[in-house]
Amino acid sequence: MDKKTFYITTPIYYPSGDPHIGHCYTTVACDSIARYKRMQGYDVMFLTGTDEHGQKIEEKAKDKGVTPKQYVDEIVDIFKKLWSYMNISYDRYIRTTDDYHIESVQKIFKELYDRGYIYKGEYKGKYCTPCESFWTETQLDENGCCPECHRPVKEAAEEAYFFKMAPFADRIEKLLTETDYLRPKTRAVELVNNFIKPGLEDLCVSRTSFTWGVPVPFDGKHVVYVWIDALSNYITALGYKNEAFDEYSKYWPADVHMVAKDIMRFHAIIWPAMLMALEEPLPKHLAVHGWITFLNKKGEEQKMSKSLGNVVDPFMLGERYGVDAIRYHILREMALGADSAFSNEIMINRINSDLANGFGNLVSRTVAMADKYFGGTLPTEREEGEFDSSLIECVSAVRGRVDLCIDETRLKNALEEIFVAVDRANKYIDETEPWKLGKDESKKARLATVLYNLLESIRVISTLLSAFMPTAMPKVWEQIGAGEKDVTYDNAGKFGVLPADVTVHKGEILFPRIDLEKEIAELNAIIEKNMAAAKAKLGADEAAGAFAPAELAPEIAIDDFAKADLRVALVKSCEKVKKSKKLLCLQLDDGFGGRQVVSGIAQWYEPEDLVGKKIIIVANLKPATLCGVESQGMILAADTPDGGAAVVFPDQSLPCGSKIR
RNA sequence: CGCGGGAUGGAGCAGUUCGGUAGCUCGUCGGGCUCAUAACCCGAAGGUCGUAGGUUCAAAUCCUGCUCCCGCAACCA
Repeated sequence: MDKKTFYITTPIYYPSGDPHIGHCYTTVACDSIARYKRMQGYDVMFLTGTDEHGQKIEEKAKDKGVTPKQYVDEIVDIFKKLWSYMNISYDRYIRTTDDYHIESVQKIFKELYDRGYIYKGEYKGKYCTPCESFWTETQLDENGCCPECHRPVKEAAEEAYFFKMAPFADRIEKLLTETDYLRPKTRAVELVNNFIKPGLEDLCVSRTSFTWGVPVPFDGKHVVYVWIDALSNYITALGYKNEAFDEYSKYWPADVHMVAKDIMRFHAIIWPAMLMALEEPLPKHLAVHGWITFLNKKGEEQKMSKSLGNVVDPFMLGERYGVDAIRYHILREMALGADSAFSNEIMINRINSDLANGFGNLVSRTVAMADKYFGGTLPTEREEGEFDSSLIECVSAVRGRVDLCIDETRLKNALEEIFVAVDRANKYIDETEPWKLGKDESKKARLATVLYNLLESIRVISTLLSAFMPTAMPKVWEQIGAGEKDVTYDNAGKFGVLPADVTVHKGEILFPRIDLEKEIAELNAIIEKNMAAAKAKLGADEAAGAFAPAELAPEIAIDDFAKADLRVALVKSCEKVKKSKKLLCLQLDDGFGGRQVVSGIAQWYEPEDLVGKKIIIVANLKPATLCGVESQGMILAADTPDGGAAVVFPDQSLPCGSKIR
């Protein structure tokens, strides 16, 4: 008889840099679900992989002086090492550079074209030569300048293929609002209001501006742009339109796609649309989780950034605390939809209170007593007593509760349920006072019963936990004398599985208690060292002339320059534009009665940094409205090496309105 | 007035669908125990459930206004 199947996927990650703790988040969650489902007897397919095409990879490789394939090979290797290190039990690893995937993508593209969902069109927008980028109507700024470099762009039509989204809008809206496809569902409203109601735009699915991608089969100038290439991995990995595998009919539709919130939109809208166009079944669930936000030692949120040197390195954490402790912390903090804070302090407290004090200590004290009072092997005489049934009832109920949580991808709650049993077992020890029983020869049978019940509780708990912490649990089984056939899912629903004369083996401490203050100090030292190194590197790069100025714009005549009227102006007042992260609104004395200018420099300047200073503005720029605020000009600012901007300050003695020639 | 979510003891959260003694984890304090990883168990303190009104016998929960946070969208002219 065929087993029931279960298909779960992580996104395919973009290997433009080394993997970090964020990648672990999704992957560890999927791994735990996959392991749990396997334990339940499902025929599981757990897929992960890497999305290896695109302009960014092409550029990174070029910078490094290697081919794109060489570049990604190297990083994919690190990803695989990390997964192996984190004990990730993926069944298949797909790379979008795999031949079979490329073959399928081409066939899918052709199929969508033949069905009339893909058509050849043109950008109506303009082309920015220095950026080598096209911009669509909505991306273009109101002055017709490139939204990235803000230089003029020229009219240019480049052909591209588009995928029609409109035919699927209604079905997608229903999928999001009327089914439980999206988890958590609260985000459905957001998607519908922001994207579907305003009308879905057709999706550009090919590019001619770079070559590192899957060639469009019937038009060699084009490569397939990310959507069809990347999203289709979920089916090509099963053999959809290729010969490499033959499991599409077996595993599709997927049970769970798990993604972080930043790519929710693509999986909630574009991916279903593609499948609808192909007339293939839709995946059952899209589980969206938040990000790990890193808190610094003051408890403030801080961006993880490679150039700052404060990236949390999963290898380093695993080295210090053990891979399973890291896995536990990730899963225990993870909530569907919401962000979760990651700080060294939170993590260490969690490990200490749950794993060391709670579960680890339970195992330790139970095994130690069996060892001390019975030399490791329990006698077979039994005597039931008070509290037994309460413990057994509690422990026996756990599996069912965990099942429910797993099916709803609420891993945090699954762990909470398991730890209810841990707490109950610790309490049982205090209730039954085995150390007193141990002093009374006549109570040996009762003592054996108490210890047996504890070992059984640990067996059930550790069996369920093994999906989440696959490395540590076998060590528990070794200690409590459980064999492989004792720790099955079936047995996790029963009590009384271990042999009556079970023999325990005292072993190493499973989860050592961590000295919080000492560790925090050491971790902070490491972070500071990394940050200092990153800073030094940045400085060295700069000294070595590593700062790459933006490319020169095409030559212009003097009258072209004369068109721009640059003036000195004084910042009279300045405030942040509400509801905007990037905009400052400045009131200026321009020598002509004053004007208001909005500038996108809020990330780098506080309002008070600018008040009272003289700056240079482009004074004859057509006014524009930004976030509802009118801007009558533009402030001159220069690129900084770290990607920021620095306002250009002229000689402060110049009068307002002075013209710059 | 772009859309949505949230505000609950020191911290982080549950409870809000279907109104009726405000609960959990961590922390703090007191006690107990000694098998255990300075672990475990019990108890206590600590909340007018953001704010102002309304409905009701009764509101954290329903309705309205307001304040402040956070997502998404928009936005570096």
